[in-house]
Amino acid sequence: MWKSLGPLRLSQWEKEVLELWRHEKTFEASLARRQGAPTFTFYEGPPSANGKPGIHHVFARTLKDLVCRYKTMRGYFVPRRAGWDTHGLPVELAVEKELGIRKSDIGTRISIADYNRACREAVMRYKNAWNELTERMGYWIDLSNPYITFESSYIESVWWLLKGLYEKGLLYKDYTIQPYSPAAGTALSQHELNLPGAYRSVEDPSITVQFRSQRDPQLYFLAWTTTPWTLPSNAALAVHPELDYAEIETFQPYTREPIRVVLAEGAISRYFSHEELPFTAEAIDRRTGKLPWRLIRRIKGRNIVNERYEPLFRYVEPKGDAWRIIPADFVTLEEGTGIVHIAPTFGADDLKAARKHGIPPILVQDDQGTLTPLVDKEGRFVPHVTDFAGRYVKNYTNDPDYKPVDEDIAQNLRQRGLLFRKEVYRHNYPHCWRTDKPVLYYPVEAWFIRTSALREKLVALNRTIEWYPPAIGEGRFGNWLEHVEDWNLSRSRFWGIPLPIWRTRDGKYERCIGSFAELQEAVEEARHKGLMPHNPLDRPDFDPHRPYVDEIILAAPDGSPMYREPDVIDVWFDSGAMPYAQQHYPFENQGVFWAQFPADFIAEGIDQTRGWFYTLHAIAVALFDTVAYRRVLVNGLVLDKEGNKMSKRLGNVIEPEELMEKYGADPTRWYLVSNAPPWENVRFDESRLAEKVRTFFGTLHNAYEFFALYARIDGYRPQPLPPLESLPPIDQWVLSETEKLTAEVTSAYESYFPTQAARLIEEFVIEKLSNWYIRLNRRRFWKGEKDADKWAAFTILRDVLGRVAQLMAPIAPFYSELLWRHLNFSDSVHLSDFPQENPALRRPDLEAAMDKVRRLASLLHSLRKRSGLRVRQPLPQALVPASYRSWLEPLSDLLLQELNLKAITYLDDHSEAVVYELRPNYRTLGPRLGARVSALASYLRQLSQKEILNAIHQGFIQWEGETFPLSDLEIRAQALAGWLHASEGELTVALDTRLSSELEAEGWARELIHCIQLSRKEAGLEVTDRISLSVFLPDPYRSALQKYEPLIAQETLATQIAWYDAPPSEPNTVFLDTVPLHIDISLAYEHT
RNA sequence: GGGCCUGUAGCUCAGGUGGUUAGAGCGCUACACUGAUAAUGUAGAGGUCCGUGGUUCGAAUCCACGCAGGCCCA
Repeated sequence: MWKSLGPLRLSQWEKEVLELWRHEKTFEASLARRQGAPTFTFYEGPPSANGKPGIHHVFARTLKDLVCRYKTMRGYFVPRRAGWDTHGLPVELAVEKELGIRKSDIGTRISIADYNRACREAVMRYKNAWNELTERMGYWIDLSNPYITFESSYIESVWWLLKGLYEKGLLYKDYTIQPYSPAAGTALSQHELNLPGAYRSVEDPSITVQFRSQRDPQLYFLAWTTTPWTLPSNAALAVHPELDYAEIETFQPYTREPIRVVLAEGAISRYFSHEELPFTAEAIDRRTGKLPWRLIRRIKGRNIVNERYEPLFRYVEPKGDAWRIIPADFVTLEEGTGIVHIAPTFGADDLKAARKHGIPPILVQDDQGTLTPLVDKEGRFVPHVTDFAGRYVKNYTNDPDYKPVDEDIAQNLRQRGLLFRKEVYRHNYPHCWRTDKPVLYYPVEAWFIRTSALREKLVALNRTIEWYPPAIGEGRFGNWLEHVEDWNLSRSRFWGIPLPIWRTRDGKYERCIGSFAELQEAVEEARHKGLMPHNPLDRPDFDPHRPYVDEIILAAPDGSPMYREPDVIDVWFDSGAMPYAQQHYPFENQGVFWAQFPADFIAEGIDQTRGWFYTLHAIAVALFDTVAYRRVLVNGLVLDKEGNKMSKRLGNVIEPEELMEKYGADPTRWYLVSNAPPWENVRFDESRLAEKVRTFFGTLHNAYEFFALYARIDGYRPQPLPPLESLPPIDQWVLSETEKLTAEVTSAYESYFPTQAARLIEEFVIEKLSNWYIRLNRRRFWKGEKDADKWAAFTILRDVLGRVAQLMAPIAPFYSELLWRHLNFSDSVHLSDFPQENPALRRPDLEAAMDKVRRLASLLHSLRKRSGLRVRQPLPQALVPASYRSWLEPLSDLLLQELNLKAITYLDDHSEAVVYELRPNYRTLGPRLGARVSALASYLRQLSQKEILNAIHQGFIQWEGETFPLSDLEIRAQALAGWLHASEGELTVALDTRLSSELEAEGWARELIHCIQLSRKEAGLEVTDRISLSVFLPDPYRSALQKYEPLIAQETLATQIAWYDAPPSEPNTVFLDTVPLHIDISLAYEHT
């Protein structure tokens, strides 16, 4: 019992604890114990195991784990099931890279079946690393039976959800302009554009071009663009109807020909010099390139609408009324000319405006007869764009010799006198998060979820979710929901859940399938109609992935074949479907599902706001008219200590495994939790983690070792707490503080603020338990008598340490477990019930009094320091105002002992020594007196001590004809005249430093004891070893110390003391005051 | 350009509902303590509480406008 653990080796102990948990199946037991109890449902957001886990995962998982552990200890049944997110672009791109293929090779150089097989294998590549980390960090979750998004049952549930949406009319097909990555060969979701780092500052050519008016060949409309490659697709120009435009006379900057141009009046200064400058072609400002000009007329935007112009390029004849000016509200003066070039095939706003005003997109027919835009899906101009056919619009192939086609277009326009200005423009532009290439806005056919129709419900139900912190729910997430657009579900990829929608070629018939059984039946029908040779669903191991599902042809009501829509769905839908699909709802587990839906709690990083938080919410609202989670704790990013994002590129990534190996999982968890509130970014500083080990874990461990050392020596056995009244005040105090801590920590956990819990525990352990309770009670543990007082001290210390173990268990599951078990409490701290505050043990008055005593001790220490008298020298008395007596007297022994004082003297209020100060009570007088309160303050300040004492005795003070009772004032003993004194806040104390010869002698005795202790230590003796002692000390010291011989013997465990009459010949190394002395120590063999 | 968050000592952070002299830990310096000793105590140095206005008797705290940084979106 009370085994010493030796010096702190957390990392090693943690591995032993893991072994213990494995062996004892503690996690399983913690669940089994709560079977039948109320369920606290937690959903694990599935990570993708195709990359290694990082420190930010440890952060999120610590928060998840601690809440689940806490709730378990509070008596809830908290099932926790791991999951894996397995589909999606990251996996596909990694596989492409490995196989050295591009998207266009899939289905040609490699079969889709082989490719998807490779994805399936790749996606679980780091599963072991994840599992190891999960276990090592002490994250308790069921890893043995995870939900996996590629499993058929999971997919079947997703199909069921999709069909639900389809039947509600929430799933539809449309064309829109989507961010599209030619290099990845896929449309990107908004989620993907939202990924950190997607928006980058890049330089593009920005050109201002001249569109020649059809009405007036000398007149040009100036428009500005940063994407010259879209100019061949120009179909219209947009102006703001309410803006003022100007027609002005100027010169073509390259040809110097006089021309007339139209642009917004507010944009003139951007292109033209002051009007006063001479109007000649030579007057071009050399420095700024600005041109001379003359105003011809002003005109409102709405009055230019419907003007027609000549296109810059005429590769295609549009099927409709293109090349005219339309009004649009999004036109601003911020940049450019106030006239906006509209390419409906390459801009979302452009398409919207074009549709509104009947502008046709610029499209051509490809070899298959389908209409396509002027840039193909690889990012190249189609052959119809004769001047630039086959050219990539951006460098999508990493061609080192790539020539920007934008430059050539500008050159082409310049030669034709249509280029007005060319500049370099720096702006933020989205990039494909995997290929690093700029995104193209591209017309794509896609399936959408009509989330915009659910806006109000999404917003209303979100208001019922408890967000930690609330601001994210109201602000970031709430605002997003209020402006939510339809969710583009389609991905033209391979490794994902296939859209279960079949269509005839002409789009006349379509069918959404909601289960395997339904599909099987439909195939059966098609088989009877001769469309399918066999039914693949007849095989029990039917794989619903591509390409197998693509081979299925269904029969339309008119007997024509229906083919599957080729897209797979956005992988975010997979994870958002997790509440249902993990249970294979509704095909199985209906009871379990409803028992665990919605979740009581989820926790993820802030980057999931538009990710998982959204998809969970959207699906639940769309299909179940409810929230998917009731509470969500959001964590911030983990940055490096300079505040930079961790990235492989910067080489500042922290490997969690190394960290836990070096310091342990507990300190890592503790540091992440205690450093800052979860939702703020953590600046990860390894040296602070090391500090946490030393200060908190080190101190706590020292406290345990201290207890264990003496409990072992004395053979202490656990026993019940003695009656409160029998205990000294310091015991009552520490018990009271423990209960207070319990209450406060509980409330911190309850409000999902573990940072506060950790900080409270730290402060208690370091300040209250270690630096005060143990420090002041050391003697009780090692004193000779084994009396009730000693047993009480052991019992209290053990109980308090046990309580600390329980309170910290959710955050630091390992050390708390060790502590708990070594203190011989029950089997596992994690199987214990979370402690509840026992109000019967609370003594708030004592807590407040002790707080003041500690501050007095600190003041007295500073006085000692000022006096130059070391603590070994006893001093006659400390002096305090008499009013302190009520709270100080019961605790005065502590002060006497800590400061080595003989007495505390209470100075009478009438005593001249106490100097009082009066101040207004601002809280009460402030509102009443207003500005006069400061006048009162200065009046009170100049009062004499006599007047103040008078006022105190009378119980009121008069000022400007008004009477103020003492309750309107604050009385402070500010100083103790005539003594060495110190004050802090409302406390004041003085120290009597007069030394009698007796006190001086006692001081010498203490000094000698100190010297002997040093020698003991030097001699390497055990703390329990008895010694025999020989000392040489000259007079008057020796004679003065005679009286203290028993004390010296007792303190140093000397069985006898012999005094040398003359100094031995060996050199002295020890001094008492300044007097050399000599000490010889030898081990005493006869024990007393 | 918009939304949200953050800004307090060299560093990491506390500072309900406005209240008197703004705190802690770490780090630094010095001294002390020594039956927890790779621990502990005391003291010192270190602050334009991001800025500017406003409300108020009184603002780190409330309001407005800025500035800087972060995240997200245009």
